[in-house]
Amino acid sequence: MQFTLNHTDPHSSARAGTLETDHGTIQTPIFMPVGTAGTVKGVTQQTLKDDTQAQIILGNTYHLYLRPGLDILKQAGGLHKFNGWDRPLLTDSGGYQVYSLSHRRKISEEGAKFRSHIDGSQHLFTPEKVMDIQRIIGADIIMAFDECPPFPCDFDYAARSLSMTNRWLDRCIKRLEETEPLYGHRQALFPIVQGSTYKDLRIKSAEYCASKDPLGIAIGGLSVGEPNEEMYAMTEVVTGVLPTDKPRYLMGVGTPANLLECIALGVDMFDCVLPTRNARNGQIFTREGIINLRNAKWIDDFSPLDPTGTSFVDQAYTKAYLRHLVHSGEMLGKIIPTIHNLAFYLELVREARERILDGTFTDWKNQLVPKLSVRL
RNA sequence: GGGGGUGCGCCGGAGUUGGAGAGCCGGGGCAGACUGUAACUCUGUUGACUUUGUCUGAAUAGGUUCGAAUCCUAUCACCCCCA
Repeated sequence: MQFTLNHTDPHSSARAGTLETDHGTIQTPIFMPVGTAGTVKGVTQQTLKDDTQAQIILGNTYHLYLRPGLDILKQAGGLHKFNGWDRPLLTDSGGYQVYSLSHRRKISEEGAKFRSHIDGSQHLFTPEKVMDIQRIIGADIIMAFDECPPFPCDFDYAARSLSMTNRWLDRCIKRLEETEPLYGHRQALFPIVQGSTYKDLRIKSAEYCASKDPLGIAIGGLSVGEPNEEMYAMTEVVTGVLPTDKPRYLMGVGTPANLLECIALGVDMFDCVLPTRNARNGQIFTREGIINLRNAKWIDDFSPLDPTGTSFVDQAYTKAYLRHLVHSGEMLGKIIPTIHNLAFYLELVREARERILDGTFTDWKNQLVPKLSVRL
């Protein structure tokens, strides 16, 4: 895997880059749709490519390990073959499930013991085990196994958690050195910066991750309930320390405004369930603001779903029709908003890249951000 | 035409067998939430008003009773059976 920095914005820390993998090239900044169970919910691979212009999608180690399980994934020849996505893939390590399934897991130095959310069975995730699973899934980018501490989190806990995450990182790296990719393409391990909302911990963590000379570095443990300002502050602290020649991946972020602000702080890669989950719950993001399609006000609004949108769904369907589909519980009432939101996110980062390249990013961003969170 | 039965809040259901009803469940409606997906999920709300509370309210109108959604009478609506 190779990252090339194409341009840096003179008025901010925003960067345009190119990330080459064995499954194709990713132009950054990029948003990566989340496909936890090996599918971006509600959309086919064809639609992801053609209509949303997705360049890379995510899968999740914990979910895929539980179902369909390692035997099937191995028999299939890895996730690319299994789900028919021939572009780059990234798998999260299950570190986030350490956070979101906190009531059904127990953490120790060895790893995290989980109770399956599907059948209650018990499983031990160690850094070594997680690397082995990600070898079998076969994503192009794989994540270190980390602890994502909750917010708020006292300093002592954050510090202890961070040092364990660091030791887990060493074990991940060691395991990868001892094993080979299974399907003939390379896999890059991204370590994850933690440290909660403590500046000095964040700096130490970023330096530690950078010292391993990885192909890319992730920023984790943010967007877990802290105020936006705190998230931006921590992101800025970390990107200020990270090497400029490696891609930075801010995990789990965020709203359209979050993306633009964090691009300005030097982040190259994002993933978030917001565009897909909120789409299924009737919410779409546009350049004018946020639309809740369930609201009564759209009942007779026969204007296009998003007049400025670039996806075919934006012109082909009206707000009134979408409101009808949502209220009727129709499948398309979830699919169409999902296509719209993903296309919107990807168009947003595409224009951000163009603006960085032609030097107009900061003005453009500052003008757009206030509009993005307006409730329509 | 005769006989029987049932009627409450946007809808459906439960329940109330003379003693505390703005009250249970589901749906629908209205709104809110959602950030490395236990999420086609979750939360609030859904008679009126001058809202720490007050008022109206069990098809409609009367009656009996200390007290009526409950008993009686009439009317209306719907359902079933007979002709």
